Amino acid sequence: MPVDAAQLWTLNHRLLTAVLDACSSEMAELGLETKEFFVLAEVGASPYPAELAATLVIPKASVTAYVRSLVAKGFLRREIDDEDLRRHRLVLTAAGETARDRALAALADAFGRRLERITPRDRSELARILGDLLGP
Amino acid sequence: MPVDAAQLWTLNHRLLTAVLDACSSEMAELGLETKEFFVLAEVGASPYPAELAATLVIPKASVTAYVRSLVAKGFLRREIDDEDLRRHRLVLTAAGETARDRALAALADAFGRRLERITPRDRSELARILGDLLGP
DNA sequence: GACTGCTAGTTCGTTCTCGAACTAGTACGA
DNA sequence: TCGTACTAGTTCGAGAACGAACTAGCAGTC
Repeated sequence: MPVDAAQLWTLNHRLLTAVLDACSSEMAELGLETKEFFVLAEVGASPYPAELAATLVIPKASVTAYVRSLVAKGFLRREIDDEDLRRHRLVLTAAGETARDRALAALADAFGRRLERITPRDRSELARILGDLLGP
Repeated sequence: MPVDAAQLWTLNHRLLTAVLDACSSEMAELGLETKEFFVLAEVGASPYPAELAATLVIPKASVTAYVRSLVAKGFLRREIDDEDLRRHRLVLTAAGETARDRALAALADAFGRRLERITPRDRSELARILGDLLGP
């Protein structure tokens, strides 16, 4: 392989960490911890705690904690799922949607500043390649 | 911008998380916690705790904890820097080098399995684009 | 309907994390 | 050479993270 995978991974990890660090203060102003933000951003696509734990690769117990905090802050609401009484369907409140959108904007802005360093063509190349890496 | 930066970032983050999760058990077998591994892998390039904290974007107090653990396991050694008596120059032991190399191999393997999904050309494209994103 | 085995989500208690305060050493100007 | 201001690394204590054990509900078998 012409490319050292570990090095590539580490490079990428550092990039993501730096970007996240750059917008963590803005998230804090919105009343969001970093990990909570991930939950908030994903709740639309994966509305059940077990699903969130699986897609975000975090323990169930941690999801419980983040959801508890997000509910306390009024960003999220738990609803009982009539299909399966064990499940808690998680619903974004209006405040939750606002916070999520602002946090996503902050992230997009922080990452966007990095992306400006590369050409639009490279940006779409990157998107395509990452999509292939995550796809089936 | 034709590409949604936040989405791209999230995609990438999920990829890295999944890969790390896939090789965390192998790291555990080597006696390495994930965070400790990052320190171990970087110690060659950034041999001082303050430097590690800066490049890895983690708090100094955490570096202290990881280094303490790595020293206790015999992977790392602290040496006083004659140039500046405040600094602790960190040196890999033979065991530390072995553990680092094996952990890097495990990471390369886990990420490599993903990278196999894309063409060699895309792999080097990815490396170049990520390099541009992190560079000056 | 009772039994077995599964999954959803929470709780508990230990372990990890890290901001703030601290000690020790450096750098430099007066 | 003292004083002030800075940086390196550690310690401490409070809060966060999470594995294991738990409760509640589902699903299939008898």
